[in-house]
Amino acid sequence: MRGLGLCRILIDAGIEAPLSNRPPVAQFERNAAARRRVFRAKEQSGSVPVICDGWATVVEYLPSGRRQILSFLLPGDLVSTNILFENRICHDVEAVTAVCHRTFDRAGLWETVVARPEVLESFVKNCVAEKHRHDELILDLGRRKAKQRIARLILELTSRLAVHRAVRSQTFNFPLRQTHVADALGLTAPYVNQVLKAFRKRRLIKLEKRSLTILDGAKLHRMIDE
Amino acid sequence: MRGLGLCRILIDAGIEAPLSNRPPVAQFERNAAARRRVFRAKEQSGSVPVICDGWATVVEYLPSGRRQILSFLLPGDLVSTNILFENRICHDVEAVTAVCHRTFDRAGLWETVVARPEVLESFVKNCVAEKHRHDELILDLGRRKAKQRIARLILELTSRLAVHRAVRSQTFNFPLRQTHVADALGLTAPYVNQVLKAFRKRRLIKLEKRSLTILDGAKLHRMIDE
DNA sequence: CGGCGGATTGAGTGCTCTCAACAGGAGTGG
DNA sequence: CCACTCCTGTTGAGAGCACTCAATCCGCCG
Repeated sequence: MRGLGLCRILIDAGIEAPLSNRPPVAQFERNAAARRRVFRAKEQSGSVPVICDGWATVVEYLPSGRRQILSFLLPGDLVSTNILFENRICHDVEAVTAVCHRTFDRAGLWETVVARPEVLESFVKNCVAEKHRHDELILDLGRRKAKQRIARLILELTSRLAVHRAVRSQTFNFPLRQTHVADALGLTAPYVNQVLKAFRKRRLIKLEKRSLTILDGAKLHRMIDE
Repeated sequence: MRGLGLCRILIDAGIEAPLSNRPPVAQFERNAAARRRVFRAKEQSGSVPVICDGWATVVEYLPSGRRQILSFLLPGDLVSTNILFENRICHDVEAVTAVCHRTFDRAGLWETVVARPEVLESFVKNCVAEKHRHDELILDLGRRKAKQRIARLILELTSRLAVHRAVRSQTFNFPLRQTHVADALGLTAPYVNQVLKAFRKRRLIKLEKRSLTILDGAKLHRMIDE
């Protein structure tokens, strides 16, 4: 599935300044294999990366080696909304599946955002949505139980994918490993496994061969606020 | 202590459009008593609130009644950086101490931010800092132990207050109750108490009569990455 | 077939919570 | 000025959610 949303808009706006003197558009895209690091956190970078295809994570490692996933990046997502304001990438980005991405020039992007109302609106929506997701994540980590966090993650991903028409009859491609879920929700893989097992037994979801089906979305929803 | 930073800049910029036809500047400020709700999350609001004096929290309640503090607001802080993009307040704001605040008109604020480079820079810095704090909070909640979270909170507040010259020889006014600390860090008040007791016994901090002194900042720092 | 990444499972542990009860201080009304 | 109440801090016993640390298994791929 190709990325829609902001990515499409930006590409349509044709703002790839730093690379635009090179010939074919296709070359602007880069690929990263599954499980590889796509970007390394670094100082100074004039580029704004966008995921065109595949799933990725924004991650941070503690000195102890523990990993926390700050957010999942789906096709069309800006790596970080803040990147428009900062001239550096703050966190590593790791591919979940094979990932296709491209980078935009920040200065050019900023001009476009300010100049074109439809791009600005799209960008602002993006900002707000990302902030909202982070707030909910804080609620999850701070005050919700493991099964509530997992239920919410599933529903959140569903609704994000639905925007991209990637959900058919409550079923969608689910490339996350249990370690991804664990590291995103402040849990451990074995415990995630246990909860997912319970979800399956209670016929809330079906999850096999990287395909997730929501069998009882209503019950999942109710579960969040128990 | 009066608020500096963004608040000062905004006031100096004189952008209080919706109220500017009323006579004395002092009237633009509102007060809220300690422990009271300052703002309620609501749809549609053209105003951008700023804390001029006192401490407040941005909070969210779960249906179960559990509370999560999303951030602490110190003098000079915008209630939410996102508020410039959204036309509503997303979360309740509760006063910790008595709070003095004022509201700016979003449209006017936006114009000023775009028009004045120094205001834009200040705003961008604010955005980035807030994002960074939220990322760290997610790391805390997801992957750090209670004592590490508390150590980090103390150090973070210290450095934020230091900007306002509110720290004298490692000592500053600390109005937070243990329930605030607990609800901010995903813990419970009795457990926070236990950890603070340990901190005191190990001579890391001194905390009495709403006054906090950092006795061994180096050790607190080291503790975070254990 | 061997090896790797990942899923599953289990036993044992511990960090943190829940639920109390109680104490002290600060304000408040009588 | 005292009784009273509301907060807040403190402390303890007991419980449980989730972790740690394995071991094992499975599917896939070279």
